[in-house]
Amino acid sequence: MPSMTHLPVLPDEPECLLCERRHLCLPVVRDDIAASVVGSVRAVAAGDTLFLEDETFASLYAVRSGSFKTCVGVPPQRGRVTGFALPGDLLGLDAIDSRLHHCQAIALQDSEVCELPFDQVEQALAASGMLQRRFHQLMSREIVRDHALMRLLGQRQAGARIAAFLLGLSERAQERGQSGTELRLPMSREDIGSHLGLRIETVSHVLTRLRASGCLRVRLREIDIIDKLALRGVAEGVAV
Amino acid sequence: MPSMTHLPVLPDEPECLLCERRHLCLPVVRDDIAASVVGSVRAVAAGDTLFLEDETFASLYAVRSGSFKTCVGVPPQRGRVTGFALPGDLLGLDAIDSRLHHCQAIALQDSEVCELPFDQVEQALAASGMLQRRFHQLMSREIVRDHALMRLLGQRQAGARIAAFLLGLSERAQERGQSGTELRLPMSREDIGSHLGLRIETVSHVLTRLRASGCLRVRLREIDIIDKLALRGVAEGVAV
DNA sequence: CGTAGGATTGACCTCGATCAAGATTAGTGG
DNA sequence: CCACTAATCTTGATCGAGGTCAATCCTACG
Repeated sequence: MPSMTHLPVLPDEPECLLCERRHLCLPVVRDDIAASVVGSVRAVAAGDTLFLEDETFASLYAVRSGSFKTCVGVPPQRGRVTGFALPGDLLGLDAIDSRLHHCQAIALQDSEVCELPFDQVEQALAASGMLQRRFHQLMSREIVRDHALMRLLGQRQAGARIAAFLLGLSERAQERGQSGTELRLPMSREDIGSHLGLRIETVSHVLTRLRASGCLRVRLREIDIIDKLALRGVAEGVAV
Repeated sequence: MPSMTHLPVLPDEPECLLCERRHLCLPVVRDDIAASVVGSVRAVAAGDTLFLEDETFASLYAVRSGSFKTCVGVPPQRGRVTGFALPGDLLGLDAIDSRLHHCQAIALQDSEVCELPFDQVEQALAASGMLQRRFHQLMSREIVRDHALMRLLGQRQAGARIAAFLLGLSERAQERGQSGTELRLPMSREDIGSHLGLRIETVSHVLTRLRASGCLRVRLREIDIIDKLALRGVAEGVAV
């Protein structure tokens, strides 16, 4: 098992210019607006909660290392995992409207986040058109992603849902400079099931089928994509 | 059958201050930023397309009267209806990221929209903190709504999906000063099914059951909510 | 080792998709 | 005003995919 990439603990002042996730994130500290957003880096242990549902909202959080799941309600029965946040992703966008978090964010592994006080973010956005544009892009992207997932969930085939989910993870891993074929899932089968609207046993059944058909190599949370083309086919609706 | 409220055709310059949807919308023309966003009112006939998927994005559209559905792909097979826009709603938020529309917007009835050129919107946002805040609220609300729908789609029970959908429509009707109990759906059964990930026959079956159990009175697209409490129960997972 | 939580497997059953008519409505033209 | 048509909606029967239940296996961790 390869060692987890663990970033060194940083000082309180995030140096976005030096951050390796810069191209994915909201770079709040720019040359011309030095330290306009003063945030601090927070460590969150695996399983710990970053913020709760219905908690008052004050800051956005940018994932610096590790990963999170966001849940509405209490999974797996009444609630759902609405998404997974990887390094560079923003957490808390859904709380801007009502100033209350509409989901709970739980670390899937030992993680670090940059806290971005939202009133300071707003000031920075007004001062920098570039930053504003980037922020709107990130929110818009979140909406696009949600629509894609909705499309997936409306679709009945469990195989298609899981194939598309894995392809999405693969793409996001690649964006972050990791392998697009050798995935190490930070989430449990139950999380995946809750996210895709499937029972945990169904997730297992489907993974077994995908493995048998030669698309994947599955070893617990280590998943190798053997035949990405075939997997794409499954995601598009071709029977397994 | 009550008559449809039909707004008079307005001049090219939207007078948001006079618009009756002001409290729901993005009021782009404010006292202190007179005509900062110059938009025009466009009429869209029932069934016509406001913008296509993959079309380049230049403007947001605020629904002024009527209603729209937004589709990704080609429903009902490969695509889905991702949402329905009512007066005051913004269309095109998902295009900000890539400057390409990620869905197609189709008018469900004769409708009017206010066109808001996005570069001008951005300028106005930077100039007015209040406007910026409102805009971020609207985007955030869209995300919250999407998450709620995702939660619904993950849920297996067809009855719960439809009950929640109707309750949502009821709430939105009330926000717009209409009756929360006597709904007149602008969309077909097929649209509802595509939106909720259900077949058209299933929609019918469920509506029939809900009518038989005394929750609803159903007459084609006129639906009266008789027992809102019971409907809430169904939406929460109580068997019909 | 030994235990506990996560993952897999298989048998069975339920609920929604599918298929096939039929009913109702709105729209058209004689 | 009344056929006639096409689109929409409804209804019922059957089928199959995924949920459910139950048991086992595996891995991690003490």
